[in-house]
Amino acid sequence: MNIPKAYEPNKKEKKVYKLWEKTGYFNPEELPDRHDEPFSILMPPPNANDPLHIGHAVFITLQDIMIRYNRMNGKKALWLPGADHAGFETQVVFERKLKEKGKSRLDMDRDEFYKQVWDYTQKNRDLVRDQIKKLGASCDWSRDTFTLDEKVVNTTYKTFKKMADEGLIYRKKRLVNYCTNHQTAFSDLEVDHEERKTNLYYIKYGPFILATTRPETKFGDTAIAVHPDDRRYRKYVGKQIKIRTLLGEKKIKVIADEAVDQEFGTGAVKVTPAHSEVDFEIWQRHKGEMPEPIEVIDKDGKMTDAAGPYSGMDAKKARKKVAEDMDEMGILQRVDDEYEHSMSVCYKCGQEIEPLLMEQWFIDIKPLAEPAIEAVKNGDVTIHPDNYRKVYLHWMENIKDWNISRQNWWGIEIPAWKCMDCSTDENEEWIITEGEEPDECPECGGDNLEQDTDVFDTWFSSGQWPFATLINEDEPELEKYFPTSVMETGFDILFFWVARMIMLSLYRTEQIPFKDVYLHGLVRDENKDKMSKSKGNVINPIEVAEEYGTDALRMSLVVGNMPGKDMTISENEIKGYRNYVNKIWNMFRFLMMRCQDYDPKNDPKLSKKDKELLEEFKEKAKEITDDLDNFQFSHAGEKLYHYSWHRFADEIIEESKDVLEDEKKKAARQEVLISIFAGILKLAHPFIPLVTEEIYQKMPLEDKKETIMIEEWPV
RNA sequence: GGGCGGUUAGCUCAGUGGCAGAGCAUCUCGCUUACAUCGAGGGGGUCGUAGGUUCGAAUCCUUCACCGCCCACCA
Repeated sequence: MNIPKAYEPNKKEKKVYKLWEKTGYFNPEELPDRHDEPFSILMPPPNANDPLHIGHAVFITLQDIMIRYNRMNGKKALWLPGADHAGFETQVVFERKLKEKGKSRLDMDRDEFYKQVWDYTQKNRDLVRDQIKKLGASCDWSRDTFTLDEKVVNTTYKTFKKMADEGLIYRKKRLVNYCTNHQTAFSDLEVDHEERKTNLYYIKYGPFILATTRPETKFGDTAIAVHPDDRRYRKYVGKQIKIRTLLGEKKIKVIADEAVDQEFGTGAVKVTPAHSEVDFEIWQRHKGEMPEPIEVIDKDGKMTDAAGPYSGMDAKKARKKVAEDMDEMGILQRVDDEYEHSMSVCYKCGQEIEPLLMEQWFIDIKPLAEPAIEAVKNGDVTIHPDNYRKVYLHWMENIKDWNISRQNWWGIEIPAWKCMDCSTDENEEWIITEGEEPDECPECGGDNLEQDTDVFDTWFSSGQWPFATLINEDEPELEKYFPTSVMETGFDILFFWVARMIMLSLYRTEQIPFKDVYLHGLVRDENKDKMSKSKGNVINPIEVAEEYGTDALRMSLVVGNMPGKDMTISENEIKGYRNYVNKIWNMFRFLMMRCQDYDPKNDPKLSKKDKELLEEFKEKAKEITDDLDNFQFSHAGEKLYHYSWHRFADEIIEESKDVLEDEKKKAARQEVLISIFAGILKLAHPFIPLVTEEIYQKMPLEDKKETIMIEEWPV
């Protein structure tokens, strides 16, 4: 056998992956008999709008380790891959590409836009699939699922209908987080908070001086609020007072509400329910005393007719103009231009979020949250690392209703139809179905129905991923993989995704979606900076895998990657693991050179020392197994690295060189070395699957399997 | 405003009551027929601060400082 001195991953990796695919063992139903107990992981579907980044490589590696380890332990291991249509995210990416070509989605109709985005995501999906293969992932491609596949969409419709029937869905005109740039509403989670410096204007309101950061919204003021205990203003509470405004004289009511901070500004605040969350809540509490909210800004961020002469003006420009005009009129007392406060901004473009009153679909979330809190409290679902359990519970216990409608074109359309005949301004008549268009309105029998133009928040459908993929009539055999064993994902989507999956699973199936949640951190560069294209510090996992080998990349993503913590990675580190993989290769090369006369069928008598070496390996293997069982992947990888290199190669092999010269002891020692090395290959296989398979195929072993993938775990 | 995490060797981090560890980097020596993508050996830390508990503290308790993150309706 002519074995090259250095391992050349590029020449071997593709071939090895093809071998695996040929065996069919990625599909758990094809596994040999000893595999019975199911073990399942759902791959968090990568967005089908961009190639993979290093973060994907992290979760692919960790999940592949779990899958391969459990498969070798005789479990029916299912790793179900997928791709995410990623609604709003993809729409933004695609629109950016259109813009680069000087186009816009408004140049085409909605169907045409949808079709173009569909084609775009399918192309990306193929690319991403190849990249996942390049990373050595042993997932079951026969079950590859797209988040817009029929079964997923149907499941989403069914859930929505069930919720609507049970009164958990409501449509209300409520204040929502709106981005006038992206022209859509967001849930609270998609809003970032930033400390920014703004002007704080002090405005005369009759006998009051009120502080506000947004003078342009004053046309929407419907009350003045003070704290009920504030002695300064007690005499005004409940009274109408006369104020001078840019639109002439006006009467406005003074109300008392606990939300007002006596210490802030002058202790009195204008109430603008149509454009401020706090003010909206004040209005909810004082409906009888106040007029209906007045909307002064529209969806395009322009002033409405309610703003009189400012109508049509951009709200930001109006802010300045209104302030100037008020100053001229003498009702602007002063301006504090050093005022720093936290404001809501769009997580995508950073533009100020405009709270607007809009009709949207909401989920009454408390009834869903309660069982999901219980499931984590009682240990049905375990979160690793443990400190995220507290973070989860805190969020869940303070959860607010979820706005699931988005004003986008790319996504699952909401299966709700409005009857135009019997809907009035006060009362809209909506018909919700499981997707099919209704023939007539059940109320009035009319057929003048219009479907809602909104789509679902992507997280509403992806929150149903576990049961949408594993429970359906067409593939009943898949049900044994639900609930899944582990959900491995980034801590940044604990609320977005993990929490929603737990809630929606319990709601629809009365079962938890997964038993363990393992959260990994963010990958940063060697200076601990976030990787970003604009900084130019990104490490492209595919390029690195091509240069140093997939196994080296995987090793570098595991060792030093502690649960729930950010990790750093550098090219130098990857190079180090390339050396390690090469070291393994050379252990193999050494053994083959010195064991040419080795016959696995022989049964030589082992010396005491030989037995000790075997025993020592067993102990180390046990430690590594314990680490894997406890989600300590970094420790497991490090122990493997250390034992195989610095114990097995540096010491055991070195000591054995003399023994192998001794004809009497030689056969026994060959047996021991090959046996331990085969054990190392098995232990290492989940971490560095490609090189271990390549070597395994060439090893002289008894009862050799088709692939090391289905070898028995050596503990 | 509330919460969480971190602070250990030059760097990245393990270590949660019993003699301070790993990898990388560095220095010295060695091209010995598995591997120079290697081997042998060395240097390097008052474990953020101040106090407490203990026979014994990087580890438990308290204080402070600095860094990072998450949540939150101060106009």
